[in-house]
Amino acid sequence: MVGHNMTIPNSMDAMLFLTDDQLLQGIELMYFAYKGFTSDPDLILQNYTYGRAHHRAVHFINRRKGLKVSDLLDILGITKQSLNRVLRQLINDGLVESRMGRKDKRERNLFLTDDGEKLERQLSDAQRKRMRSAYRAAGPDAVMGFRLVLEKIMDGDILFGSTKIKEKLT
Amino acid sequence: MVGHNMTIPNSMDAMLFLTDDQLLQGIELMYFAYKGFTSDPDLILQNYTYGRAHHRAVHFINRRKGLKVSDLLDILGITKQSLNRVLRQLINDGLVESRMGRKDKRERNLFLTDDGEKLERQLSDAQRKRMRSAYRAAGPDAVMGFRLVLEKIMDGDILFGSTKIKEKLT
DNA sequence: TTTATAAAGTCAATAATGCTGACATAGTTT
DNA sequence: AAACTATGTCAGCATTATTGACTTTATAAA
Repeated sequence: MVGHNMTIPNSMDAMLFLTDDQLLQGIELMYFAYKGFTSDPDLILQNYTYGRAHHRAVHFINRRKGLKVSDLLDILGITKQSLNRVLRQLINDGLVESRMGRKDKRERNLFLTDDGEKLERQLSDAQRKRMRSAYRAAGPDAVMGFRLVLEKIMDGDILFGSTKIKEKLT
Repeated sequence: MVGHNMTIPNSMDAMLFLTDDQLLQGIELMYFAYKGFTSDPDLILQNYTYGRAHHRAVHFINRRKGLKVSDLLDILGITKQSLNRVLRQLINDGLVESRMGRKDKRERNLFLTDDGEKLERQLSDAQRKRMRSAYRAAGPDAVMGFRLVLEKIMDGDILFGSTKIKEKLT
């Protein structure tokens, strides 16, 4: 009955990282790491009337300056009603500027104002600081592995056709 | 002015993974991967009256069978009021059993019922499937790097004293 | 050129998940 | 007996998401 009803591994050693327990540990690691990953910006945002949704908007407007509202909707994967509430606040507060599209006047191109860039910097600094310290402690090879596994986790989405995330990364 | 006002790298190559752009890419990778990582269970949960909070409770009750309410509160890092709403539903619906502590009768030990295990299995299967496929595609070395970087990201929390997460992982 | 489609914005209602504060009850410690 | 601990609960509020319906403006198609 040896090898019955299970995938035949090239070597037992090489498959050990695929045991259910290893996978569950990976799942918990993702959960706790993501929590730590968002905790620094969350703390900063408490000093404002903003939340995580504002952070995301500000982040992606900074990363893809001039992107259209519909682009941002695709990236965030939320409804326009949800985004609109957040965007309206940011625009009213003078952190984001919405310029009419030059080619297609229905479109709105989004930019950070100077104040918007200030907030973005503040949030990004905290998050990059933690990322940098983790990268440095883990080393370049580990970072490569980290990136590869995360990309493969994302690929699951493409396989099941839920979103087209890959295009969203530079 | 060469090398002025910046960390002196052992070699330029070795430090390239610490550029701000690399870090920002890592940050976005975390964001998108986490989204993919939660999307499968979220879809399943839509068929119930449950959400992500229920998933978390069920997950950790399964992983640490018989844990106390206060343990679960520590792990999840939420208030007892928040947890109670979720736990009450799960108990009323017969997915979770709350047994009086034998040594200290104030304590409540939490267990999944058969139905609870059924739901846990369903959610876990989806998540492990994606994890397994990512691990397999990336390979064992990448998985090691993935784990190491995530642990280092979590370490940031300990450094700044926000939580004691390490103890929460088996 | 009228008609249809598209991009963006808005209003209203609802849900999930978190928070604070105030209290209650039962059990354990001092 | 008094103080503390673990759990549970009520009420109110904030954030972020949803669906559905509708408007305005601009482009594309008939």
